[in-house]
Amino acid sequence: MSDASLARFMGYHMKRAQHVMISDMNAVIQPMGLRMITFSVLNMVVENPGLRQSQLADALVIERPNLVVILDGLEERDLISRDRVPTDRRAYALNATLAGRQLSDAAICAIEAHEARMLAGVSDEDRNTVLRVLGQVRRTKPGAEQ
Amino acid sequence: MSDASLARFMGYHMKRAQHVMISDMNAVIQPMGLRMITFSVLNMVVENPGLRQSQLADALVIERPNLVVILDGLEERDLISRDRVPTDRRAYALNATLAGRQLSDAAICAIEAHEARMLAGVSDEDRNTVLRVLGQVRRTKPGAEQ
DNA sequence: CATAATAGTTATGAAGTATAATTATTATAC
DNA sequence: GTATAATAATTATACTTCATAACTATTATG
Repeated sequence: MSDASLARFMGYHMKRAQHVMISDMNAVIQPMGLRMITFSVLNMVVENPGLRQSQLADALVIERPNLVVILDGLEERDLISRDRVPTDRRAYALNATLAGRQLSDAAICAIEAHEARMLAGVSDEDRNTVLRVLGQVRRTKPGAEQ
Repeated sequence: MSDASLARFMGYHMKRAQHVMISDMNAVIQPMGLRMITFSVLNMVVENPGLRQSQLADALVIERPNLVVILDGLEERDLISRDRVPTDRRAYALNATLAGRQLSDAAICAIEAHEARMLAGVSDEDRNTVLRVLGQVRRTKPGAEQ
């Protein structure tokens, strides 16, 4: 049995590599109570204090309603807070707590180890090539950001 | 606002590129009544006549129960047939019909155009580098095939 | 022959993703 | 300056994708 025909397509290889990547990644941060998406949200809040929910949803390309429940979970665990914005009382400014920053740092550390495992032996040059090509694919999207 | 911290991770770029790739791909084959997964299944049956369902599920890393409904759809449209195996009456040999082979060929053609658009200007060398790295990631999985 | 294993199926549930509608607030148009 | 439209967040909901357990029929093993 052969998948030679499918294997001609980059999309096939991306899908399969992605599956391995994401399940290993999730296994790595699951002990911290995080998933890929919740880590991404937490990390963005840590790195961008005062961010609005709609900005964050746009940046990570997730639907606002779905972000709400993710933030609910993070707020419930006191990893972030939703602070009223004086100048616009419709919006919330998102900020990470100390625990949130610490958990984000711990997760980053674990994810770095996970990536090192996935990409062991890949030269910096090859890594950059992959990043460049992935970036190009991403920018192919008509209404894509940046 | 910055995603610089997330952007250090290959997994982040893979996820985002994959999202663009798969939605464009699905848009391209949707007029033929196919999705990424149904195309993959159809193409594997075309390329590997007589394949068993469990072999196919293993090859594409999809759960057998999920494959059943995909095959139901393809069989309903007379793109494939499930033929009894004389030597093992539990199993079915999967075979593509003429219509199935034709649709698979048409889809391949459309997907080639889609990939050319996604990867326009990427050199063969860079393309091979990406394939090699993705392949390595895939083989990282403990119980991974080949 | 009894038991275990396998192929396929059914039913079901969890996770991820998308849409419509609602409330509260702010911006715009007449 | 009030009516209308737009925006931020939320709620409810549904659809797709993906995973697990249990069942039937058949074959292999002890």
